Amino acid sequence: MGRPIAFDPQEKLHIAMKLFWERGYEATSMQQLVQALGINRFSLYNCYGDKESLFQLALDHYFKTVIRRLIDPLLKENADIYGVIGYLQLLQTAMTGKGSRWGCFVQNAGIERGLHDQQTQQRVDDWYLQLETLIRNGLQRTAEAGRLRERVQPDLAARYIVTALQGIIAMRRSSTDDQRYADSLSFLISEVEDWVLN
Amino acid sequence: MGRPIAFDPQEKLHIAMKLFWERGYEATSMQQLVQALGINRFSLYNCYGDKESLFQLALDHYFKTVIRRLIDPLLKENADIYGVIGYLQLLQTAMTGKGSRWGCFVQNAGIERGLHDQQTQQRVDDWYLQLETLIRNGLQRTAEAGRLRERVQPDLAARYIVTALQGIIAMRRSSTDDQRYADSLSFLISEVEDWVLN
DNA sequence: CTTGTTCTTGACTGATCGTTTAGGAATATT
DNA sequence: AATATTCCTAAACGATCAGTCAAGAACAAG
Repeated sequence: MGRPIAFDPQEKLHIAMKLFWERGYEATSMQQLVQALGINRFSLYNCYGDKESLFQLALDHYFKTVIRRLIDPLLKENADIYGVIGYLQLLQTAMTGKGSRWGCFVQNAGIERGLHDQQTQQRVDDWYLQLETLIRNGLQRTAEAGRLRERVQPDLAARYIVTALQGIIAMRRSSTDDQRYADSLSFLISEVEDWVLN
Repeated sequence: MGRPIAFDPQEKLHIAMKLFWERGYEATSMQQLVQALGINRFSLYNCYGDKESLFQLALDHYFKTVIRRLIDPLLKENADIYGVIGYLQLLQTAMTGKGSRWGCFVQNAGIERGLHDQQTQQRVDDWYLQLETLIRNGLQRTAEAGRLRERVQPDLAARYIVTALQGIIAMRRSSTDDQRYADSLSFLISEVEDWVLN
C-alpha cells in the first residue's frame, strides 16, 4: 500500500555503480549521483541509505552483473583449464575499447578504501579468494585428467594468475598505453595455454 | 631578506607525501595536512601552492626518495640481470612488515587520478616507461654477454616484469592476506633468476 | 470518497571543503 | 634604529559536502 516507487532501483543502482567505478568513492558526490540517477536526493537516501551503504550496494551489484558474466566459464560444472582460458578471453574482450579504461571496480575499491573501510576490505578479500579457488579447481581437474604439465602446481599457479591479472587490470586503468595491458594479457593467456598437454 | 621560513620544507613535504600515499588525494584534506605538518594553513599554501600542486610535489618527492633508493641497483653502470634481481629484492624487503601496506604511491595516484588528472597521468606513464627501459637494458646486457636464456626476449620480458610487479603491489595494498603478494613476488624473483645461464 | 501509507519534492541543516584576507611578528638591509 | 620584506597567525570566505525535514502528491485499502 502507499505510493509506489517511481523508478527502477536496479536500473538506477547500475548507474550509481558506473559512477563509483569510474570516479571512486571520495570523488563521487551525492549531488552527482542525484543528477546522474535523475531521482530526488531524498528518494536516493530513502531507497539505498547513506553514501556508504549505496557504495556497498553498488559493489555487490558489480559482482552480480559484471563479474558474474566474466566468470561464467569458471562456474560451469567440471570447468577445467579451458574454463580458465575462457575467463581470460572474456576479460580480454571486456577490456578492449576506449570506453573501458576503468579497470576493475573491486580493485579500485580495494586500493582506495581497503585500508580504512572494513566492509570493502572484506568484499575484496572474498573476491580474491573466490577467484583463486575457481581457477585452482579448473587447473586441478585438468591435472587429474593427466593433461596438465607436471611442473605446474594448481595452487601456486592459480595464485599467480590472480596476482598477474591484478597487474594487467591496474595497467589498464593507470597507463594510457593500451599496448601495456594488452601485451601482458596475451602473454598470460598463451602461458596458460602452454600448460595444457596435447 | 625578510623573515626566514620557520620549518624545513623538505621534511614537511615528506610528511605530506606519506599522508597522500596512505590515504590518497581526495581522502586527504588540507585540514589534516595542516595538523600533520604542524604548520599554519597559510604557510602551507605559501610554500607549496594549492592542494593539487602540493600533491604533485609529493609525488615528485616520492620519486626522488622512495623510488630512487629502490632502483639503485638498476642505475649502476652496466647493470645487468642481477641489477634487476637486486631491485626486486629491495622491493621485497621494502614491502615486508605490517606498516608497509600502502602499496606504491605512483600506482595509487594513477588509479585514483590518472583518468581525470593529466599531470598525474603523465608522471605515471613516465615512470612505467622508465622502469621498463631500465629493466630491459639490464636484460639486454646479460643477453649480450650470452648469459640470458634464448627464449627470453628482453623487451617482452621487461614489460612482463613491470606489469607483474603492479599486480604484486596492488595485492600488497588491497589484500589483507600477506601471503598473496609475498608468494607472487618470490615466484617472480625465482622466475627471473631462472633466466640467467650458469 | 475517505483514510492510511508511502513516495516525491525542494528547501534547508550544520559541517567541512579548499582558499584567502588582514594584521602582527620576525628578520635582513640600510 | 628605521625600513622593507617576508613569514606567521587567526579568522573568515563562499562553495560544497553528506544528510534531513515538512508538506504535498500518489496510490491501496476500506
